[in-house]
Amino acid sequence: MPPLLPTAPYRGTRDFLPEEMSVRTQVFSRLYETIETFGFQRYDGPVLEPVEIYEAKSGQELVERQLYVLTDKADRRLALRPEMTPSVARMIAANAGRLSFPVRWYSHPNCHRYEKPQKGRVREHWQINVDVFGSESVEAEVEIFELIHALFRTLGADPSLYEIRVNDRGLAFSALERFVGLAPEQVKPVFQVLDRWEKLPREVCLEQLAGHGLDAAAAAKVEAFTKLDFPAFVDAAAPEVRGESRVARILNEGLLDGPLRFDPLIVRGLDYYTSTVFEVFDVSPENRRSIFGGGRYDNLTALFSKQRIPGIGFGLGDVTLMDFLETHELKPAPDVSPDAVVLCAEPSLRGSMKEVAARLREAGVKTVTPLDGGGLGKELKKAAKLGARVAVLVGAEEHGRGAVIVRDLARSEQREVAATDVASEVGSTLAR
RNA sequence: GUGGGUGUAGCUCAGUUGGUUAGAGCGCCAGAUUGUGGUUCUGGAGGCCGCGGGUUCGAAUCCCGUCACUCACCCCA
Repeated sequence: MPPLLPTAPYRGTRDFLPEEMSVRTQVFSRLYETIETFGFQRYDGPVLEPVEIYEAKSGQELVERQLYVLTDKADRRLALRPEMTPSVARMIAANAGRLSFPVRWYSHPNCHRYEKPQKGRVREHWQINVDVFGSESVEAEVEIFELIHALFRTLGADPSLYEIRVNDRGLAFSALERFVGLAPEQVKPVFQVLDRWEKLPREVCLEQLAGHGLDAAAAAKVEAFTKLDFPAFVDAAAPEVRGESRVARILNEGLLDGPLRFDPLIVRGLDYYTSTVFEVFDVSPENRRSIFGGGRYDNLTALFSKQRIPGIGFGLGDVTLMDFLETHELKPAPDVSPDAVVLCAEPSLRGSMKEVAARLREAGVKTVTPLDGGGLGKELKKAAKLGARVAVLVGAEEHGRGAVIVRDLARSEQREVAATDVASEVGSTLAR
């Protein structure tokens, strides 16, 4: 006998048993519906992509340490997609000729990263991706933020539970350069320090700044920079950059009907974001973390096409979303029970039993019939365990007069009705 | 890549300064109940005490190693 294989799923991946799957399905269906009410269209693509599409723009850490890479039989280098944005940029570029912009697309792919699993972090997750391609208008930003608010609303979360924090990388770049007096090549490492500003102790941040060649005066200015309010932040940037900032327009002109908070510490790790960046945070003390984020990438399709197609979007992962819903007790209850079971008292009545079941299914009732013969008592026990609310009993005596028994399992009441009326009787029992 | 915590029944967990046959609750199966379930009662199945080594008359218990899970760091969707 060879040793038995482990039943646990591969590290960092998850099995979804029916109860949990039911919760997920309910949550995601609501999200799909809401996204579609904004006119977004769903697409999908391959799990495997050429490694090159991530190498250019996604960031070093991701490609070097987190990418699942494999070689096919013809020596092509492929990766399990770690995110969807490069794939969708590829698809948009390939089909740009016959698309009418702006294009509103969404998808729900599984994405893989070689991570060390921990809370909120796994190796395979499902990420809802929402993108608008082909518009440089500030209205694209506004629409994305409105959609985010709508998504939380459909899940039962009001704006007091979360916070959209927004920044503009172009603005931040210029402001940092001018306010602190940084050379352009110093800005990116300083961004990375800013990204961790709230998580690390002050001394550590200052040390890291020194490590990037900033003297004490410059480090002090960076610290002051983190505390700038929005008007001062905008003033610090070069005038020509100020005028381009969509984030500045939204905040200054009040274009968004819903909360949005400026935060100079939001910079995000992906290299392809060019201007608007945002992250959505859970404000609960127990789960104070980034739930998801996104931003504007004005030249990502440049990898695939000479045509310039700007885009903006976000990726919402299932793990952090479920943690958020869990924290706020917003997870829907699992719904895995059939509505009805149909049973017969003796094997000769199986045919009639199946006719009754067919009639119920025709009416849209989730109906189960026994596969293995057991007594009525046993089958009713199984029905209760399954959570069925109604049992239809086909007995010899009733069958003789064209009738069946419809039993309300919750109330322990039953009625004899004509077999032809079974669907309406079951329907009204379920409606009680 | 670095550090902490935890590994005992399907699940949640007890298990005394090391002591003989390793327990409970829940779940599962069967019976009480061959035309009526959930409750109740009775019975039953189910354990390489993560794995390997060591100490000891004796190890679930102590020591070393290893693997797995988990949390955090790093980094980040």
